[in-house]
Amino acid sequence: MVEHDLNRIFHALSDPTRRAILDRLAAGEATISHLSQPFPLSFAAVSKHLGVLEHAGLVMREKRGRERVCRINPAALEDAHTWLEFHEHFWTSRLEALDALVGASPDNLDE
Amino acid sequence: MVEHDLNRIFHALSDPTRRAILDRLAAGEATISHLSQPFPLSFAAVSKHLGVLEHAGLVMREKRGRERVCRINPAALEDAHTWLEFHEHFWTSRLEALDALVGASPDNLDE
DNA sequence: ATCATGTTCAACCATGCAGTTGAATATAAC
DNA sequence: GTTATATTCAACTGCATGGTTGAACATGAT
Repeated sequence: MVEHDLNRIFHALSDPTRRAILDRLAAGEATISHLSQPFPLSFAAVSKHLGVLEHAGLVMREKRGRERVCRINPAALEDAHTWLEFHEHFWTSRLEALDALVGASPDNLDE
Repeated sequence: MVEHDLNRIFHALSDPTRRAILDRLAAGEATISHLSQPFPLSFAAVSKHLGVLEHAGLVMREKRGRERVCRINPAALEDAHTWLEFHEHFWTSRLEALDALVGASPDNLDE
């Protein structure tokens, strides 16, 4: 897993339309026109979003006849998942250690 | 957890500088000038990055004297983590079900 | 061959973002 | 009060992004 992979994956996931597309693809493969249907967007816009998702490795497009079928690639999520899981645990244990050290309640920094 | 929270969190995580800042903050709280030191960036740039991180709920800034001390907030990661974990499991089991149905190997869609 | 369909590509526009610099603000030190 | 320090704010630049539209391309249908 390299730096720019995470950049692309997190960036791809930061857009609600793209997350909705992923949700939709989780129900099974679909063509682009089929995918763009529920969105108030042009066809080309959805195609671009799919480009972003594909570039991040989250979906795969297969040319089948004159249409292009998209399917999800869960493996790419693992990179992001691994990063998050590690950091969440790491940060939490770090902070707990600090709290124990200081003997302060964890919320004394809220504004 | 709401839509725009995820937008902000994923967007905040999509930048390598911001992830590096988070990594650094995991080692303990730090002031902004201290944080900006290792980066080839202006002070203001790092301050902006911290603004993004704060807006996403990932860090908290506390005014302490004339300096501003930043500390990490692991709780905000949970939203993203939850999203990812759910989808990863969901997608994977979905695809395994489809593969079993079709009886095809999982990589017959690679280009 | 022609036509319709699914998709991409290119050009364009508006907006947002990462970066800069310099001025402004707040607080500590003298 | 003056000066130095830590930070923000505002204005600006350059570039990426998300959106549009219309032309181009590939393929299936007639």
